[in-house]
Amino acid sequence: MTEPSRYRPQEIERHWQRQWQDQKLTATPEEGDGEPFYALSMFPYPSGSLHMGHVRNYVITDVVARVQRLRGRRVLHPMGWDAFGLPAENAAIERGVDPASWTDSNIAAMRQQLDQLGLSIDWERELTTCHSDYYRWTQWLFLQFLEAGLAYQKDATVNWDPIDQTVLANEQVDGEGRSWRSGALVEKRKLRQWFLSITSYAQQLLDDLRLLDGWPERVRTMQANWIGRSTGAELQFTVVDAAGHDTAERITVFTTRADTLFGASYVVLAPEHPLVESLTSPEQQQPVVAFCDLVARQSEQERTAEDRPKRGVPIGARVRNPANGELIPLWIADYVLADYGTGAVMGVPAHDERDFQFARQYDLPVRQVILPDGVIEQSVEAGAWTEAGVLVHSGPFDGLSSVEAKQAITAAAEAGGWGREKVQFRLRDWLISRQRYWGCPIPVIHCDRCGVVPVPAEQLPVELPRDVAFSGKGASPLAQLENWVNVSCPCCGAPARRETDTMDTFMCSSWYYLRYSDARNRELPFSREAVDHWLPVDQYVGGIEHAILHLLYSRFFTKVLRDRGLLGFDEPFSRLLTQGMVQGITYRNPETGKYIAPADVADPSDPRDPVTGEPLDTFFEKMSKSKYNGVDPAAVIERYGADTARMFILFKAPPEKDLEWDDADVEGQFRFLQRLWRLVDAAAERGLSLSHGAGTDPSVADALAIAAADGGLSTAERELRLAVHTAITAISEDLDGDYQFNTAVSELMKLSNAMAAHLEGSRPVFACEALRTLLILLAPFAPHLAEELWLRLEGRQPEDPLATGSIHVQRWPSADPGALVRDTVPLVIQIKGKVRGNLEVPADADKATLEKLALESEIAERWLEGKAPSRVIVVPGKLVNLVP
RNA sequence: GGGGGUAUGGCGGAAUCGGUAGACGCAGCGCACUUAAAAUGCGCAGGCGGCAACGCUGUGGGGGUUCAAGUCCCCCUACCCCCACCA
Repeated sequence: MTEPSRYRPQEIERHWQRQWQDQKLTATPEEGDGEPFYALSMFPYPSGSLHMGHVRNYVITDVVARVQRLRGRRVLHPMGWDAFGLPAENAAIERGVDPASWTDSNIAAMRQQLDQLGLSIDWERELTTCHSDYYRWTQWLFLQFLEAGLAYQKDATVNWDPIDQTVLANEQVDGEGRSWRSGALVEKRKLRQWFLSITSYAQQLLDDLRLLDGWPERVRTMQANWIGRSTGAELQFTVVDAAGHDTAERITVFTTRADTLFGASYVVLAPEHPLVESLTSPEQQQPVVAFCDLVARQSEQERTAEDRPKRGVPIGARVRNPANGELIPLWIADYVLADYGTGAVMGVPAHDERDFQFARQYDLPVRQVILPDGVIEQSVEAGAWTEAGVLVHSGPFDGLSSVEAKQAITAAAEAGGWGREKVQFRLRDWLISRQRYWGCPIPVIHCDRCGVVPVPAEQLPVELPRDVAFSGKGASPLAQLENWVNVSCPCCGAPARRETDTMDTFMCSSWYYLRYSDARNRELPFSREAVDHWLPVDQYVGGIEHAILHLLYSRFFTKVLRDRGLLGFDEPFSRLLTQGMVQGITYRNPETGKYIAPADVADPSDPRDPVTGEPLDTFFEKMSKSKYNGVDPAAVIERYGADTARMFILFKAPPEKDLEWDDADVEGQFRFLQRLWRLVDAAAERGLSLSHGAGTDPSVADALAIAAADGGLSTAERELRLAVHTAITAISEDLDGDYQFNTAVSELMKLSNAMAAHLEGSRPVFACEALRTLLILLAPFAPHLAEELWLRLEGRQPEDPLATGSIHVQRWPSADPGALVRDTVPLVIQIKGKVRGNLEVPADADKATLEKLALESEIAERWLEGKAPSRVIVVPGKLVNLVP
């Protein structure tokens, strides 16, 4: 008897990873049978080290890719690097390293860690956004936007990050007014900036959310809210002079409550409104200027405070209410946003909370024009009535409902030339300018004579200059490179200046999924043929943090490129899976607030501060360095192997939920893989091999026929086949679109448990069917172990011509309905809806038989006490409910 | 303030169209193996009562529909996420 072998993942994983690469098992089949399938993970920023969030993301996508391969699809499963961005530049500033080399060495380090996970990635299509063979096409695409009139420059009040010395998009500023990267309090500045006109596509981006039924509802709702469509009216208030005579100037306000127009007691502009300066009266000059300064200096924190007061000043002008001719004052206030609607609103204190507060503050009149339906009188002392109702004090519109009045007043405005219906979006145009070095240069040249001139396509890429000095202060390093900045105009040849802004890195990531379809194309970013062949992405996997920005921008790109004829589909990602985050066990001293590393906690069942001995709070939280709760993937792989890490991550929680990393559970997962190893090893020892049921051996079908003629299957065989084919059915369902990897893994465990019980009592052909099936079902989850056991079970030398080859080129099994059929099934007996027992009944019994069996059962006798039930419900295959 | 989501044993989580709640695993307990421990194997396990058969109870709380509710409807509570002075 030979010594049983032991499962040593470290010995087999590296071996198979090399084999798969050498045999090009993960190469993308451009041609051949099978429909294309595109599995994509959100590509990482090359920070230099892989964290558990990455691991979870890529393992999920890898399982999807591997399952689809086994099902005969031609799979594209690529990977790349979102490689522009601030950390590289910060490293340059702090340590004087070259951002390009820093990034490349990080990529090399992460690539090595990725390889240890056994991911079936086609590295032939790897792309790196900071390499010029990629970003030349980012520039090329920018020029497409420019040509389409969708890229433009304008002066804008921008978010200025005083630490990173750069402009941030609204989306990169958090709720407290801090930079998403540096954490600095953001200030305001006015600069000439490049924008992409995403608002031109607002309606389409909203409408087409309906097409995305493979996306989580949550993400679709978030995008819809972000786009924020609202229907209302633009109404014009005529500015009057000191004597009350109309001037030519008009103030246009946007409102969703045209029905409240007669209740307007003032009109208020954003402090940044362009007409503020010209309309301010001489007397009000000083307070208005002072107020605008105050607002400009106001920190984001002050402006977003919970109970922020509304402040404003009158500018000394009046406007005429177009509905009733009344003259009302013009104010400016900090609660009016300059970049939404028209930057001006009518103040209706009786029917808007904010206006009400403002009116209270400055003693402005509160005029009630809407009463709740059926109410004759209502006090306006307590607050604004903001619901719909019936109009009063509104001249000809009295008695109309809010809904009717909105239409009627808007129609009157249109007829009278003082307003119109208006659809307003919350979505703002996308500010893409960054005053940074480490980004994709915007390929335009500024010429005094010709204006903005695009760099001719044949001159792309505009390469980022190397050997740049980084001071970390002031303007972008690019602006200081005279040789680079000064060029001649491509149009007229006169001296001109390069644009020194680079693009928001979201530009680079808005089209990378297209490039993978044709990653080595030197003529175009991608050919129409390749992109239409592989896209849309069948399954996209990534973090929920990209629910709005990256996914919205990518959808926008796709629609613009479709309209330019570069591709032939409407949406880039058919299905989206947003995986939950990975949390680590976290200890905190509730007295001091200090976080304690798990390694310093002596007894996890009674965690105490290693210094003070105080008891600690224990909880799970997103892994982060500052909380010492991170788990290093490399350490886990070294100890347990990639297969255990993969299985654990998939089993521990459903993919979209947060996952609590627990060492004890990892240990348990490792034990399961060891059990599988022993199970197959013992089978091989007994002489079982994949040759049973294959080649000249009778097939499973033959064996079933032989057995049928010879007294049928043994109990063990029936149980075994039932378990095998139940597992096939269940796991196939779990992996069919709505991914439930956790239950799929548990089905593998059930199958393995059943095999441990029934393998020995079964004939080799059936035992072998079970082993073969188990390994193929396991292969997407634990690819190395499955491959190794597959080889051992072949019972042949690898060079033998009959060898069946890699497990990863096998076909996914299909369930044999015959194996799922049972002679008898348990029937639940309920009395008045309560379960009172079980009855083993023939599986094919009809309703009448089931009723008869139930009524004759001991259970019925005992609970009905001889009385006939008043009602009997029979659910074949499930239960009989007897109601006395 | 608006929108979305979640709530099931000690823990992570299962449960198709309303049909045996707690699959699978972790932790725990018992037994076997061992000089012992580890490892491994077998078994127990929602709660309460009972020696047991068994009974009662049980999916955040309250009501409802139904022969039957974790699942459907109404109300409430707690927590999480996104947006937020968007007129």
